[in-house]
Amino acid sequence: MAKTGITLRTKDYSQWYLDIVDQAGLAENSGVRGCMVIKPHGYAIWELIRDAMDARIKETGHVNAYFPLLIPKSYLMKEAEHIEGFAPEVAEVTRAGGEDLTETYVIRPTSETIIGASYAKWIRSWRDLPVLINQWANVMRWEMRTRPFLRTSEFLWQEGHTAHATEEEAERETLMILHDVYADVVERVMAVPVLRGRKSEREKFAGALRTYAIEALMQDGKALQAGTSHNLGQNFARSFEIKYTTVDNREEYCWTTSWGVSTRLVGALIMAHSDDDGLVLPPQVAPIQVVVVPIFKNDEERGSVMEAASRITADWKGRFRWKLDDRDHLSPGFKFNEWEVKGVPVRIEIGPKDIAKGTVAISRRDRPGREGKAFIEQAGLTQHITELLDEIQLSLYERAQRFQQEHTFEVSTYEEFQQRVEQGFVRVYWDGTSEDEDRIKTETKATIRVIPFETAEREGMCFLTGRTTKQQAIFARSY
RNA sequence: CGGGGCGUGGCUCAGCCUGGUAGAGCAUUCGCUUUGGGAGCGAAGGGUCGGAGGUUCAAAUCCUCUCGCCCCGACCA
Repeated sequence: MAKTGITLRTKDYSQWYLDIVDQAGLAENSGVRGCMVIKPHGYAIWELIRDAMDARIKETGHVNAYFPLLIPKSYLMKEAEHIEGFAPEVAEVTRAGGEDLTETYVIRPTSETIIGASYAKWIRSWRDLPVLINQWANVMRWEMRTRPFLRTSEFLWQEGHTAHATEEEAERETLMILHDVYADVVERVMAVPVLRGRKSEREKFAGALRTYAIEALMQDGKALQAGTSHNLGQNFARSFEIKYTTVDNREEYCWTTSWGVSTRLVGALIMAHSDDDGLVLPPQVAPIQVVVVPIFKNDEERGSVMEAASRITADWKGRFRWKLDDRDHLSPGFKFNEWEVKGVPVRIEIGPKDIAKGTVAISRRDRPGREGKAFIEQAGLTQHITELLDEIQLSLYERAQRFQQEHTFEVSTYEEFQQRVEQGFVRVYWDGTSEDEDRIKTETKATIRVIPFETAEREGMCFLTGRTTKQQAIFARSY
């Protein structure tokens, strides 16, 4: 039945992903190594995710601004751990205007340093705090191996950068972003369930005090870091002299945070919901939510079908993102397949038989084939679609959540661990060191994805060291 | 940076081993017939075979060098 050129997930998951990106028209490789062209359909999805994030970021009190693409290399050098973490992957600009530059610039891999330099100028008093700024930007990290959306040398993202008077306030900000912005948008808008927690020392951001993350589980059992939020402590404040005067006239360093989500979210979306027939999109991030395919044999039928189509869609404007596919050189069957590959949640077919009966055929993308197809009355169609879109959104989330639950395992021995970690998240009691974590990575390719916020109610034995602890960790192989 | 593979119309590839006038399918354009799950027939346009050098009467094909891309391993949102 599926005559697509899409590789089956069971055969080669990685190739399946590339096929979806290609055939759904999301992105393609460019003339620059590791950099993709995001095509209109892929970009439209990103815009919906971006707009949802942007709205939430603003609702939580932040404002947008913009800082330069180029950063003086000397800025990057100021924070020791930071430069150590990023040095291998920065691209440098050494020549411009036909001459060698006196100061080398780097293309931003992230903007803590140049934003820190501004904050040092802007902040004087406790009255200036907090500073709550976000920017939407492109960044570049020279990656060795890239995959569309999941890891590209240049990617689009937002990076929030805030400065606070106290550690508690910075910590509250860091966690608020993780829960109320990132987890909330990813789960409710993208219908992708996530785990939340803290990163291990080994996995935290270069220069941060603590890093928190949301992690999603893909259909192949590998985890994907979907967003990170860092409490930077006073590290960057010390490096960039971001200081303020307290109420009682003391000079103090600020506490700063940074947090980001990127076009990688599009990759998460693809891998969380799609199937062997193509992309599957939750309605809230579907550029086209409803497509209408008219069916007719001759000009006479064409006239009445198109008239009926415009009648049933008359009150759709402002309610759905929809399209009438009136291309007349393509067969209905071709159109069905095309819109399925592109992930459109709901398809309406309307033809002579429907006009005679006052019905339309309606199909839902999340339930392929006959199961998801029904014939319903034209009367009340708009209301029906509105409800169906909500139902699809919820159903996709629940399906992904069920998958995550069924692929999360609690184990107590290293032997069980090695077997289960190939299938999904593995929750263990954990009292190991960074060296232990390295060893596990070497032996199993798995790393700590998050250390959950909630500790276990009772003590348990670390699956590796045998020591007693209340701390748990979630391991998985990851993208 | 190691290991493997590939460069031939827009796309996917055959042809290369064994040198002799560049091919197919898809796509495109036009015409007619079609349209409820990827339509059919007919016609047309389109390639200095990644690049450079060499061998030869003759190179997509053999030799040397070079460039680029993809895939697999060590870094990462």
